Amino acid sequence: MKSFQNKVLEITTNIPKGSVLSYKEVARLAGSPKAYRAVGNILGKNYNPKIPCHRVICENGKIGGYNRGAKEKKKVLKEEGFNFKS
DNA sequence: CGTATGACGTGCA
DNA sequence: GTGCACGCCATAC
Repeated sequence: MKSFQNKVLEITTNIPKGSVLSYKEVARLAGSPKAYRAVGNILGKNYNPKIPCHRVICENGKIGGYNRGAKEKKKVLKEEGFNFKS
């Protein structure tokens, strides 16, 4: 089962600590630069705690959202040393 | 197969 | 700078 979803999740899982990728970047790495929509859709519906989805942010530097609350996402990113826009 | 949804992105007024 | 509309792709029903 190597679907686009699996790629996105795998890529997200491989994001090193302190680094963040935009939805568009993840989509590009997954093989479809224009599938950033699908990336958001997948991560949004994905509740797997093993996936550091908080390291995937908007292209404009915004958080966008988080399955556990954008607040947590901001907190985690800040803890990892990545300061983003409020 | 067609429609609806979503944590987006870009363009234009 | 802000707000609205459209487009794009994958998944669910």
